[in-house]
Amino acid sequence: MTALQMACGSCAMHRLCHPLTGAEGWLDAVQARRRLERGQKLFRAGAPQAAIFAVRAGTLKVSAPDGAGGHFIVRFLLPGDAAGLDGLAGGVHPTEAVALEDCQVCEIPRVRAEILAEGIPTVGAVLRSLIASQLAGSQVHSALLARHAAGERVARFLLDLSRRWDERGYSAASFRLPMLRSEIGEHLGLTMESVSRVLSDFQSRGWIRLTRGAIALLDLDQLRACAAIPLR
Amino acid sequence: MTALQMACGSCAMHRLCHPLTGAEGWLDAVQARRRLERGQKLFRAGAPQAAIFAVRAGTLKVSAPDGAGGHFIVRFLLPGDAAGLDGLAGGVHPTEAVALEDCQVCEIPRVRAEILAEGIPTVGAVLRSLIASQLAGSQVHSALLARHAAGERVARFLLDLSRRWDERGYSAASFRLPMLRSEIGEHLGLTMESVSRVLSDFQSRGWIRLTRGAIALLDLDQLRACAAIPLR
DNA sequence: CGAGAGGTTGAGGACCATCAACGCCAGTGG
DNA sequence: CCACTGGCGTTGATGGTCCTCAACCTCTCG
Repeated sequence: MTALQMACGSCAMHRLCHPLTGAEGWLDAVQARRRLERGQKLFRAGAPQAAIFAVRAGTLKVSAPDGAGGHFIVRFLLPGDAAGLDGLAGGVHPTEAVALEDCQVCEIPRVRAEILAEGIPTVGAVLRSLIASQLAGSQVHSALLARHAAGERVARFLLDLSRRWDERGYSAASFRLPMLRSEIGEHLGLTMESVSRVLSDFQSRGWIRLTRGAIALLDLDQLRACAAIPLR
Repeated sequence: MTALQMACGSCAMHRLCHPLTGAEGWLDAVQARRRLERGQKLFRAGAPQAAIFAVRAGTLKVSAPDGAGGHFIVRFLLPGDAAGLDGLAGGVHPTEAVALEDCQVCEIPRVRAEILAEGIPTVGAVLRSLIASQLAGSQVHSALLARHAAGERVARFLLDLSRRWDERGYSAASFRLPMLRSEIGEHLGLTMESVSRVLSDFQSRGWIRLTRGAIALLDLDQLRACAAIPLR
């Protein structure tokens, strides 16, 4: 499995890792690069937050255990995404991150991030902006869960992945789906069966083509129309 | 209507407004206090973010328009809560805040907050912590919407309000409900009718008592059991 | 009093969860 | 090579939950 690898320049953490363009004299933000095998956890829910992370290669799921064996999947991480920021409130990770495939991750110790934030104003601003951006995203996702039907949830999920791959310079029309149907369901508040039925329906309409572990979006306009329908 | 007023000491923004306990020489964080009448907007969705806010008295709803006339209510604000932080990502408010009753609000201009964050390390940390805390809360709310039935959503909503009033030194068992049933529904992903039915059901079981614009929680244990919240 | 907003209650139906069976594929071991 | 196995995905039947639509109630205010 050869996972895609991001250039640092298009990473969400770039301006945090390299705050002084061309300059030096500061300690590196990134302490270490870690490799994760499929299924391995980057950090655990309830564990003290020691670092924040940037995904360099591979994909992960960020999930919140519900105390009864179940999980809600908060978001999926693609190369260039930041992770672990929600622990900056209490110093404890409320969520956990699990590799969906073999991954490579940059680790920025919490203390080091704080030193940089104190010493370089732009770093503090970048950090705030990253967290606020995830906050806005989470609010949008809540709205999706609260007000939209199954088909619209799946359509938006696919379009969101499409946009994010596009932003990274990869195909917006064809990409892998490394997560299980059940994991898509845990992200969208649906069952595995409902996700499967909606995807089958989209395929029968000719809007997508499903292949093992991947998907092709054939009719973005139809998907967008489907995603734009507000419920009620 | 005499709204409850917070002491600054128990405000979420306190360590941002008064970073140097006992010291001075810095400009005040708070530029102005604004009064809002019921229905008035503190800031509008899509407007450039000029400031962040702390609620001093009264309650508000923070809502995200869905582009088709509908709204999803992201959270309700009580005295001492911070607002407008989700605009720190792009400089534009993705949501809007509307007063549910007459309110008093402290306004901290964005620029001033940034100057303080640059000059005083703890201010930057407090800001990060506030945003991250809202992020964690939003993720929990998403999980609520994705995985829980109507009764559990309403029970957790009531217990959440109860805890927050308790943290502020007010009764955890009896408080006003300044929002409409339809607004509770827009927050919980339910219709007004469903909210009303669940509340009526709770009342018929003797768990709560509803009076006009207020509620008394009579059996917190039953509500907790219904909400499936592990006791702390 | 009448009007209107907010809230409650009821009947019926849509949507999605649940339960169950089956197909496909990869890996394993005979 | 094949059978076996288990994980994953698909599809069908059925039922429950909550939405929709509608009527009615309560309270406030002019």
